[in-house]
Amino acid sequence: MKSATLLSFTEENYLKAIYSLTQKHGSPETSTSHIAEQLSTKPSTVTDMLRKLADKKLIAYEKYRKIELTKSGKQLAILVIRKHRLWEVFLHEKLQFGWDEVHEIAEQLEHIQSEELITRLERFLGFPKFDPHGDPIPSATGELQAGQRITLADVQINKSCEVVGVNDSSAVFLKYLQQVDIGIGTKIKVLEKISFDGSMAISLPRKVSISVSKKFADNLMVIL
Amino acid sequence: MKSATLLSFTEENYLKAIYSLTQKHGSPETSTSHIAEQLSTKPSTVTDMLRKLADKKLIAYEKYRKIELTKSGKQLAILVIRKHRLWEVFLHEKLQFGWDEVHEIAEQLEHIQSEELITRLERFLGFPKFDPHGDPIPSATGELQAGQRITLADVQINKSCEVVGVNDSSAVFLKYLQQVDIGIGTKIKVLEKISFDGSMAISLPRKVSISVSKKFADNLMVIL
DNA sequence: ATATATTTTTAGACGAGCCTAATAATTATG
DNA sequence: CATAATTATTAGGCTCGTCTAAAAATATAT
Repeated sequence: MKSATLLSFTEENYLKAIYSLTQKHGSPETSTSHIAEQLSTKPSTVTDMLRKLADKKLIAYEKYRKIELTKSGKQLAILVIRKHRLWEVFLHEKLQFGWDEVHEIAEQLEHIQSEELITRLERFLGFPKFDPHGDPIPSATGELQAGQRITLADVQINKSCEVVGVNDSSAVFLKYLQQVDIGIGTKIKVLEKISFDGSMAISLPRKVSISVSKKFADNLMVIL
Repeated sequence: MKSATLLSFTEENYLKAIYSLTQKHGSPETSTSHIAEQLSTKPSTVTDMLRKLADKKLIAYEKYRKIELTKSGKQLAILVIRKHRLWEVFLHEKLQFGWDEVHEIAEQLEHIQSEELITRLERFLGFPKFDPHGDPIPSATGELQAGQRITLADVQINKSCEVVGVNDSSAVFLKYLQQVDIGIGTKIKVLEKISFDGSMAISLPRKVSISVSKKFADNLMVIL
């Protein structure tokens, strides 16, 4: 079943905003004022739209309660993000835009309506898995390849990731992890990469940044 | 000077519609009802917009009078057409859409705002001169390469063109032209091209179609 | 646990684009 | 040239997405 009702530009942006907020803050729920801030609009405006999105069964919402995307709302949000990221790849790889210039234009391109267009664009680009900022590109079925396990060494500068496992389960490595307070679920942000030896500077929650070796980074599995 | 005031999606469509109508009907002027028909909207709606476009000095208009694009209005209309046609080339050449499928998607893409995007897209496509339907692509300065003289042999099937001159001015050729009633300004439509010998079937105004040789087609200069 | 602060919703208004129905201007015709 | 037919404009209303200001609900803090 294709999405029967086409969404407006604005509705798509609300779904995307809600999705981003739930991702950013961990919780699947978010609030009126956060959405307003995200979209540079006013809370009263958001309330109006929330009612509309709830009518269309894209969010679960009752007044004064928290906001959560429904299955179909989440699906649609992810498809918009998929389009956004594929266009970013196009702009960067094919038109040589800097990675910092692509976002603004992709904000417009993401709303072009045509399934076929995105299917063909994806093929044209060689089925990229990440956009120029290192964010993963969801599949056509709207699934974020959740199992995209990569090593810490593969995380781009300035990107955050979450620890999901190790490659090397030797006692020394695990002990070292414990010592620096890294475990499953720990959020890590990559601050710097030294190309000389592959070592990197990373920051941990409520810790000052630390430096880790290439060997360390190669053995820590993370998701973005 | 860049166009200070950005136009809305809708305003751009009105300019484009007015421009197309003036092209189609020869005259630089058009009417409320023609615009309404072109845009599948109602005359009263058009009147509202005409006032707005006149305020912005994009059209010359006084109520109950004919409508004409100003210099800047025409410029903007041509730039929208430029974007439309470049996107059509992209869709056809790079994404392998059929020439009949590209229009609808290009209708959306033509409104993406970014000078730089179009500059780079044009370069990426190798500075094409015609879109997949054979319509010419205006330059970045908004000039329709009016002097795009090509030979009849280069006209695509189903496209119409206008005779502007000859390559071979021998008496025999000119006499032959006179005989089939082709002169400067004659409108010709290409019906068929025989790849075997390069001959083509063409139709002339109020005449049945005739067949002409490759040599003939190579020596007749036309514009699209 | 009650008063205060914060967040959210309602009420009312506005511009952009669109509509229908009624009116006015222009053009065509007898 | 006066009247009929056509075309264009006004008047008033609708939806969408936005706003401000005021009221209501929830959350916080003493």
